Parts: sequence; C-alpha cells; structure tokens
Amino acid sequence: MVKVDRRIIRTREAIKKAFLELMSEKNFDRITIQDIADRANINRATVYLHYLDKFDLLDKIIEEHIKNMSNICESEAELDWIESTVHCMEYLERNYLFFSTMLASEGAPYFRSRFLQFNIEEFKKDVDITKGKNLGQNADVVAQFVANAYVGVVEWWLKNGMPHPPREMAEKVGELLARIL
Amino acid sequence: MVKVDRRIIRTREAIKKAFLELMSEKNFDRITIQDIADRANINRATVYLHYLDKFDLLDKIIEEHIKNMSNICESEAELDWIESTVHCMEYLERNYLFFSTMLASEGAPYFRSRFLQFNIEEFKKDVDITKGKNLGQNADVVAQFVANAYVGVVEWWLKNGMPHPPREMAEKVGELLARIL
DNA sequence: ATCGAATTGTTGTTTAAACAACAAATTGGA
DNA sequence: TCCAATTTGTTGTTTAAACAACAATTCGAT
Repeated sequence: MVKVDRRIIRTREAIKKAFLELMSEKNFDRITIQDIADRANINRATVYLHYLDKFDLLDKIIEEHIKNMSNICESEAELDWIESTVHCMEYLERNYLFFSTMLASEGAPYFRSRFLQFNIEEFKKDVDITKGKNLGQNADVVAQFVANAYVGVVEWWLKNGMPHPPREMAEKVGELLARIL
Repeated sequence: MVKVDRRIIRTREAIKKAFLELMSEKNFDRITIQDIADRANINRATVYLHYLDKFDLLDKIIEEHIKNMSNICESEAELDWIESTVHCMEYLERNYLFFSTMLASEGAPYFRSRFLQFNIEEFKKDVDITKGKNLGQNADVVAQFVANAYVGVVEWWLKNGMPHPPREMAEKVGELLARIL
C-alpha cells in the first residue's frame, strides 16, 4: 500500500462530500464543477487534477462503494447469512444519504444497474447447482432471481426511510435468501 | 482587505477547530502540538507556520473572539442596551463550546481577566460622570462595578448550561445595567 | 535517579493546490 | 434567434503544506 499525500486524501474527501451534498439538493445535471469547488472550498482547477468531469467523479464514488461492499462480503464470507447481511445493511444505513439519493435521483440511473450487477456477481458465488435444493437449476437464473429480489428490497427499504433496523431487515431477508440458496 | 490564500484560511480554521475540541476533552497542558496536528489532519510542521506554540494559538483565538465581540458592540452602538446585549449573548451562545470551556478550564486562567478587561474598556465608553445619575461618581469605579457584574453573570450563565435564552438574559441584565449607566 | 519514549522546534526539499488568465463551449432569457 | 453570462477545460507561475530527518528537551514509568 503506497502512502498517499495527506493533501490528496483531504481534497478528494472534500470533493466527494461536497458532491454528495449537492446530489441531495439538486439534480445531477444541474450540478456544475464550479458548485462542487465552491462547496468543497477548493480551487476549481483542483477538481480537474483528480477527476475528468462530474461523470468520472460519480463513477469513482460508485466504484468505491461497490468495492467497500465487496470487502464486507469477503471478510464476512465465513459468517452465516444473517450476520453477513447485517453488516451489509449497516453499511447501507451508514451511507444512507448516498444510496437513497442514488436510487431516487433521476440523474443517476446508472447506479441501480451497477449495484444490481455487483449483487449478481456476489450471489453467483453462493449458488450451488451440483447438490442440494438447486440441483438441476441454472446458476444464472438463480443468481438473477435472488439479486433482483435483494436489490428490490434494499431499494424499497431506503426509499421509505429505513422503516426497520438493519438487523431486523437482515433477519427477514436472510431467511428468504436461505430458502433459495 | 488583502485576499488571503484559501489554504491558509482552511488550515487555520482546522487548527482552531481541533484545538477547541481538544480543550473540551482534556486539560490545556495535556494538549500537545502533535495532538492538534493529528486532529486537524495536517502536518505538525504546518502548525508552526502559523503559531509559535500552543500558548500563542490560545492567545490568538482569544483575541479573535474579543475582536468579534468588539465589532458587535460597535455596530450595535446606536441600538438600545437591550438589543445590543441580545447580540452579545447570542454570540456567546453561538460559541458556547469555547466560552464555557474557557471559563471552566484550569488551563486557561488568562481568559477571564482578558474578557473582564475588554468589558471594562467597553463600559468605560458608556459611563458619563458629567451629568445624570453618575454626576460626581468616579468613571473607573463605575466601569469596574458594571464590568465585574456583567462578566460574573455571563460566567454563571455559561457554567450552568445557559438556563435562559439570550434574549431573556439580555433583558434582565440590560435592565440592571440601565440602573447604573 | 535513569532510561526509553514522546514531544519539541527547526530545516531542506518536494509536491499539491491556489491563483489568474485564456479560448471555447454551453446555457438561458429577451 | 441572438447575445450576455456562465461554465468548461487547460495552462504557467507562485506558494502553502507535506514529508522526512534532525538534535534537544521533556516526560513517565521503573
């Protein structure tokens, strides 16, 4: 792991924070680089040192969250389904502002499909069609099935202001998942 | 007004914020420059670019607040006593963390006397011994009298978690002040 | 009282960010 | 539709901050 200059970290954090705030205030295509720089209290030119444009910025933010969730999935792989899902739900809760904005906003229609794709990949790892209840099933079909179900529930949960705590959600969803996987 | 580089402003703000946080967590003499740098997320050497040491830092913060209050007093000089005091009280409320820490902390015994001194100067401007109820009084005595009274009340107010809203405090204290000045 | 660890204050060098200015493109009202 | 204002993306130069390393204190536990 290379050591990154403190200023770089700080600047990128400021940009991302500013961008997320703006995302929850106005539409994606109404946000200018100027806005972001002003909010982050940095020079406009500095934004271009780190990102090509606001699309690139959004992409990088999305990829970062996907990566983080991927890490959670990996580190929790040994735990049972419930505990694993709890950690994922808690991650979503911690980053509520981002995810709810992403799923609600018209300006970011790419996020849902990226999020779905990630979950398909993850669930594929857990599908076993060589034995058990899914013997004879098609791995893609099962993965598509559960991933869409999962994403749909998460979407509903976030859009409705997280009406149940992460653990309860994880238990309910985990139980349903266990019936499929 | 000279334009100051954005980085300088940002760094100083970060240092002062970090310092105030630390002040409310531990004693003044337990705070190291290292602590401040870590908390502010800047390099330790950068602190020395702006301040001689932590004493200098504290001095500068105190002077800044005194200056701010001085500005409030000036700009409100035309208003009546009540309104003027309301603005002062609100300033104290906005900076509650700082003032209560300063008045409570053992590590900053200099603040009270500095704050008192400022108020003595301010009240001196309002004492008129050439006519009215203070004809024949001594200006220094009157100024000392009201300044100590005022600071004492503010101290009590802050130390007790601001049990009354700024406006109410200003009205009560303003009425008492009007009897003297 | 002593030793190791932490803190201090300072320095030289490198690098990220600020700033200012630019032409080109885009926007949005009149 | 047209024009002014805004935004964009880029550049050259300057400057503040990062970093690393240093000797000198100071601290704190044994």
